[in-house]
Amino acid sequence: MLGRLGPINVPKSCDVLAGRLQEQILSGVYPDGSALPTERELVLGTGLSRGSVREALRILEARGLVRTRAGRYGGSVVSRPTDALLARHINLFAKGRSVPLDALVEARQALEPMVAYLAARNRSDQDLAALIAISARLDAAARNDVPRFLEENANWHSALAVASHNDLLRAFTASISGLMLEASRIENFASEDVRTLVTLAHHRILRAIEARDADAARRRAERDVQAYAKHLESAMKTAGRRINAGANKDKGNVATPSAKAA
Amino acid sequence: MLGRLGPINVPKSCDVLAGRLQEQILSGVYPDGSALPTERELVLGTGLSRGSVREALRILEARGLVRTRAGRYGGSVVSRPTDALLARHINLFAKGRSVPLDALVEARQALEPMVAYLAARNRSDQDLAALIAISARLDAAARNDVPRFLEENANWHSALAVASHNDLLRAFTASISGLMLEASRIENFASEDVRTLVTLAHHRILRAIEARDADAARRRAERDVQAYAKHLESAMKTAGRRINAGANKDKGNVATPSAKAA
DNA sequence: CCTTTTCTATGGTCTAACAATTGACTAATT
DNA sequence: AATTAGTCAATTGTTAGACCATAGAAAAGG
Repeated sequence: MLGRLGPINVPKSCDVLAGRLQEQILSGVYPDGSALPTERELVLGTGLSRGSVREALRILEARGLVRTRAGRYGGSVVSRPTDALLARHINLFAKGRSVPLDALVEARQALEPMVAYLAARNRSDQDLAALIAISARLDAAARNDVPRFLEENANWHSALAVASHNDLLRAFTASISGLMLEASRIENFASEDVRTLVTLAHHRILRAIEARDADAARRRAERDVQAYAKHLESAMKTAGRRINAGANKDKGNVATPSAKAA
Repeated sequence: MLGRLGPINVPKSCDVLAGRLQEQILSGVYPDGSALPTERELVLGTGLSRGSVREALRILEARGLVRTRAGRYGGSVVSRPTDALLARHINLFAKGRSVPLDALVEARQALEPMVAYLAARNRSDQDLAALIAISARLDAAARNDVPRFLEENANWHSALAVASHNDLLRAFTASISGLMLEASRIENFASEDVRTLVTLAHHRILRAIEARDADAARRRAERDVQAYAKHLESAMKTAGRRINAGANKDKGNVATPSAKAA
């Protein structure tokens, strides 16, 4: 009698090693900043070849868990994943999946009020100064420098998330701001109406944050983001087409894009 | 005279190759499901060694952009990053940075109302059925099976996010639910009071989703999540210590399963 | 004391080979 | 004819060994 056997997945040696090292890193065997064994020590310790060891290290590097430096006294050092790395992974997800712009806007709608609330509650004076500086540049660009306006707008949202002092929301927001910046560069939503609307909304939120009035900041952010969503909705209706994250310019399905080019 | 020169960062060959391939994948040169050149073709095409080529492929694999299979007619196939992969990266970020439980709760507070709103608006009948089934299991476990209750609670939140039909919010929510599940397994917050509170709140939200009343779903989710946050706050105050996302063991092992062979 | 040189352990890269895997094809068997 | 078993070939998986490039320490020199 044969029992039910699922498909057996034989892992690669580099994946096994990466998994074990990750486990040890997360469990504190190798704290942040400490050095992993050298490649050649890992070879001796594991019985694997140096190539497999190196592949494992590339995996950990891609996960943001180690940084590797060459030279004497170099090696792989444990590091904590950065905001930027997580934001890149979120971007890859969104682009790879062609997440529609609607979904980005919805995510922003979800995040922004809480971010504004926390920013008002937790901001430092430095955070506030940064927001004020960006706000000034945003005002300056609003009239005639649209690309600059869009970029500073993304900066504004990111700075707001920084002020919230919540690592997760910060990374989420940074990623979404970047994606929306890319999308708006291509699609040219920002009519003058929208730009003045955004500018005013940011000023309102900024005042609440300055006053540390968290509830007001949240309410204003809610209004802001909902108004923006409506504007975008109508703009997309007139444009009449679906907008995705990640520019798949040519949808032409080429028949088996021959990887076998000789 | 010598001008100011910043530190020059010499990239590794495998990083360069990974970047170029990623660019081509995202720009549609290699669409989803298509085969990348074989390792030896890449060796010929790039002039790099096979080891460097393989390291580049491991990087892309860690980013979720390709899946590699051995054997004849095997090779690296372009794939889209999965929810599970993004969730793992978010988990790594949270654990690696020791994101405090507060921050997770705040993120959930931000996401849940919008997720409930979208779920009510976008749910399919199948989504609803899944939610009802989970809700039933949740009720059954609420009285005396706390571990089961916690797990089904995480499932409930994930299923809600599935019903929202927003890929980003789904991945965010899945990750946060998993992290909070781990935290609550360790910390044992779920007093009987909290369990009945949660059960009732879920029922209220579920009814709104069933009726496709998006605004009601949002309002109820807001109330729910805020009440939960308050309960947690007081629980943590009595516990008197700071709780982080996983400084403990990590089971979630590495990808590479080719279970989806079709 | 400061600068320069040398030393050397480390990662970065390449070559070459063999093992393991896997799907298609073929032949044998029922 | 249908099923089974065997063979083949292309591809990834893995190993071994060598050499280069880098970077910090230590020694040498001024």
